[in-house]
Amino acid sequence: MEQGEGGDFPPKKVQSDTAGTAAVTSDIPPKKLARQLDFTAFGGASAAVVLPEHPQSQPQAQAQHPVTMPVAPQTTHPSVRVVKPESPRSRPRPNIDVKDGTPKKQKQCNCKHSRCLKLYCECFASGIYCDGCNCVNCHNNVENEAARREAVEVTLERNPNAFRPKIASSPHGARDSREESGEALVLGKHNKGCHCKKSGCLKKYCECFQANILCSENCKCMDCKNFEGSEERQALFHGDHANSMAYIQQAANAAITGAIGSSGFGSPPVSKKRKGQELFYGPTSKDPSLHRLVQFQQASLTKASVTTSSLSSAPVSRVPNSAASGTSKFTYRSLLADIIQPQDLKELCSVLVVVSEEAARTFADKRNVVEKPAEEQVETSRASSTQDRLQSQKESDIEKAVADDCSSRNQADKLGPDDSSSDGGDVPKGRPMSPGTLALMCDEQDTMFMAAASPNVLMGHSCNTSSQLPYGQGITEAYAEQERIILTKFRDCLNRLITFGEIKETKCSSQSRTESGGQNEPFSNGPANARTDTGNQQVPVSNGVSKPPFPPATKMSQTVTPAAASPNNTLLSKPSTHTENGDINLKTEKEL
DNA sequence: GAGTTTGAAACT
DNA sequence: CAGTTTCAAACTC
Repeated sequence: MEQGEGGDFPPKKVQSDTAGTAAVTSDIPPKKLARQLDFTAFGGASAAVVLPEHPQSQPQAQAQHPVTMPVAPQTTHPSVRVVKPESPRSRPRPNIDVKDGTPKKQKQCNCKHSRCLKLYCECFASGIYCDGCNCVNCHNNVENEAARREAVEVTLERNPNAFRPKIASSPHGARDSREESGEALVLGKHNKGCHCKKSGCLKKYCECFQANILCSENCKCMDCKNFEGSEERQALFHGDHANSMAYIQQAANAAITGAIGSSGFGSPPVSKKRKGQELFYGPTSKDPSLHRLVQFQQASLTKASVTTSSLSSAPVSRVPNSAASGTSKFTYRSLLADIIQPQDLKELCSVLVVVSEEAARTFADKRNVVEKPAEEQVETSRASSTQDRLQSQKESDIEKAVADDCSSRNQADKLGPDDSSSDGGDVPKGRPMSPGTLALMCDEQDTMFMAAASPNVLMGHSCNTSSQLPYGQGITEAYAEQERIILTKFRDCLNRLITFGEIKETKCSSQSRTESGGQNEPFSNGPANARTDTGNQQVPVSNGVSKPPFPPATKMSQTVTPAAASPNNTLLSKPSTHTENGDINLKTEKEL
């Protein structure tokens, strides 16, 4: 027993799984996270235990985290009947509430007859000592280590996998419990499956539900409603999980603003099971991220109309239909959501490149007459590589932004699997990434970041820019000049965005004030097509004509000059031409 | 907080 | 392996 009888096994209760006890190497216990460190509370008798995270918070961690069960010091007090060691009041543990993602206290068992030496006991099952529990005649403690050990052995004998996690990890990475809110399900599935008969798998009696995962083919439940697309399930989430919705909105907000990126939100609900139930989108839905998005859409856009609970034992997959199912009251829209479009960013990139190109050219002309000493070439190349790195980095960032934007607004287009390599393999061809850029990107696991943006135009310009620059002593200055101009341009653009956002905000607030009486979408901060009426209208141009935020790069290249690129560009136009925040402009101008 | 319901674990 | 009992958590009132 001692050493983990490894092997997978059907985990048991979601909540308590790992059992730990005498030196057992097993996986993580699902339900309780952190008690692991509590062992120190017992006179340090036990070794450090690395337990898996709370299943709910990280359902997938399972099999990957070997757990070293606390090895009881053989100094046990056998038959000591400790009527429950007055466990010190429980200290807050890292458990996380499934619903709102807020930390919650570690659970304490209330065992009365099992002496906390059977899997009935969550603590025991989780492989931790009881601490601060309300159990009676508890033997799951240091004082009864011998008994505990024995119990562990017996348990393992019966089921070698008894202390292993019950929830199988998903191949798609971990996510924290926060994502469990709403309908963002945690990946994974119950190894053994549940056997619910009456709860419809929509109550915590159900281990799957409790773990916030969908029932899978492993389950043998009856009248299961815990499957993707289940109306009951959706109703459950939409109905009384206001907090969850709040969280979802937060997540949405973050996603939209690019704060967390695609991999930062939601766990692709793994839709398994449901006897005969197929994935929502057929073969194409294999992409977990798409799934995730779909699920998220459901969560945020649909307000399930709960029909009768007669539904289904034969669940039918439904394609979320926001039109039919109605929209959620909570429709979050970023103030900039309608202003920034993917193409805008691309165009911005182009403009910046063009500006930089022009700057280089101008600078080169200026210095054309001067010959550069050969020895300075070393310096030059050094500066060049630095600049390259800078540029690559910037471009990479921009590409990322573009990709993010795309992903947040065009979910259907999001096809890149989360785990597809992003290790430079997707890097635009024709331009090797600099070590610095690669280093910066090494953390990016999401391919789409690299694949989405089309580097051709941008890269092409970049290369040209570099090639046009004369190698020589002035090169560094040229780069500095380029950088200055680019940053200035970029700053102007950002200032405009801020302005637009403010305008829109003002507009929205005044609108909501007026409509506060009986509007239907109290939480919506903007119509889906707002771009049309905000983006353009708020982009005052000197001639009074609305124009797209970013003129085509090709045109730009003809008019752009280092001093004032894209004069007609709304977002890129000079600060002075449109300055609701002149102060900011001035300030940043100087800083630059 | 007491009683009931539920389903996993344990037992036969 | 199926059926039953035990158990403790989840749930209801």
